[in-house]
Amino acid sequence: MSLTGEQGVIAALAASRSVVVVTSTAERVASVLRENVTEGRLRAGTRLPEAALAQALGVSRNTVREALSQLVAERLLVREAHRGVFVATPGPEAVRDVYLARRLLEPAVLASSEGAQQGTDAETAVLQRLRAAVQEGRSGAARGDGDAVGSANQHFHLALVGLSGSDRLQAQAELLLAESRLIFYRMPLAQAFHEPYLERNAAILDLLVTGQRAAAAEHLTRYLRDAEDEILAAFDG
Amino acid sequence: MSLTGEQGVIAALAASRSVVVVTSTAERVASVLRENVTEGRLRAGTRLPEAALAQALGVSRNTVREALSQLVAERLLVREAHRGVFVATPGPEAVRDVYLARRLLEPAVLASSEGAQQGTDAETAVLQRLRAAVQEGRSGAARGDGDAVGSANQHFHLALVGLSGSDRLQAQAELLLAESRLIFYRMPLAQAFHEPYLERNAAILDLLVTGQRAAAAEHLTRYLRDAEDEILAAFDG
DNA sequence: ACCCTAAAGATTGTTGAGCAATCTGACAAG
DNA sequence: CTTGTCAGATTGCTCAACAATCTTTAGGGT
Repeated sequence: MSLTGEQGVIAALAASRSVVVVTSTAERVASVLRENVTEGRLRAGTRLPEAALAQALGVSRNTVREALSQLVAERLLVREAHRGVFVATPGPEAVRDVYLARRLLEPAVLASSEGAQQGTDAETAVLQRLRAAVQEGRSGAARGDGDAVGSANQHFHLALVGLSGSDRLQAQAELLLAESRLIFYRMPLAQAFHEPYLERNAAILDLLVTGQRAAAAEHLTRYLRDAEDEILAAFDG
Repeated sequence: MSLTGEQGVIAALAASRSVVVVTSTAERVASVLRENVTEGRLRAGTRLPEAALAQALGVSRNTVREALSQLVAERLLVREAHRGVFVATPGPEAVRDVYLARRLLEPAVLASSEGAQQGTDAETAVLQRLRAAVQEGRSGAARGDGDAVGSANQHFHLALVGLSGSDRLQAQAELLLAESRLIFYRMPLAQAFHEPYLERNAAILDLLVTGQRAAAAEHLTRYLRDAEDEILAAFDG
């Protein structure tokens, strides 16, 4: 006799297999390094010698190497042949490239979801995350916590891309935002920079919940263009 | 006295340094594997044992490992913990995700370049590449060479993304197209599949040169949607 | 002082061997 | 026909070593 009842359970278990994250050592090392870079504890331009990292983290040099390669692929680090890997130092060209990609990607996500899935579960979940990000930013600003404001901003944009419903675009957005972070750390006065965008996030969210997606996309485009201009100005000056 | 004449030479050498690709062994191994995957010589699902590859390519297992990790990051290969890496076997979900990303990225490139740089050097170079890709496809079809038609298609789409002028988007597009190739190889009758899109490429190019970018973007969106539908139908049947 | 050269020192790129953990497959037991 | 066990193979990771290359230092000449 077939166990019709248990078949469902088995299928559920098979699905959960992809959820159980079996992190390899290399991945964990990569995570540690990534966090230290995106949190600004490792300044731009810092050299990361393999031997020192291996000893500090208690893993072999080969494992460190694998982690470094991954972060180089993510553009957080830069490898110079026979010289070593360094924390990336995004210059004006990198700023332009990052924002070019973001201006293409983020508004397209908003516009393309036009009328697609209205009121879906996934959709409301995204809106929920957007609201939370706005709230997070406001409370951070109230506390005068510049880093928190910056983080809230990242969360807002990440949630936006979540509207696409694509893992791959989500991953891409994460890379772009991580690199954006590196850029922000190169500017003085991060708090003052991020704060004005807080209310623009709220405005975009408003346009979204009232179904004005095209308008939201346009607003976002201007937003990203303004941010780029402001950053580039800070770099030149 | 400073050697003004030689200074120029030195500067030229310094510039060419970024052109002289200093490929590490691991990168070369990755290239070989990537080519074998995207050219369809390694079928989807094939297992790639580290030891065998190391011996076949005459490099150490560690180097193979580094190359494999890179291709896993590119989604061409899949790693299963303690089981090995396999050539990716894109299922319907992967098809949907790839085409979702492509529908977002490629039309956005067309639309966003609206009125931006008209008649630039870079712009005409891109148009040149697009024309060449169309030509390449037609002659391939005339010869009855299905692979050539497929390659021409890839070149056309790559050139399209070149309109963005962003290295990073270009790289992203290359990954998407490589994965698209894996998908195509999973379908029978690649030639018959690609051929109808040849003339649609030409139509898009026409719209581009006559400045009708929005129309080109729309056409491309329908194009990609049709392709996705056709592929998914082939997968289910 | 200045510039060039050469030797010394340090780090990367790559190799090879080795071991524990884990997966696979076969075979025996219930 | 399911369950348990055990040998064999492969991965994940470590350690040690060496050539190639970059950096620094120390001179030597002018």
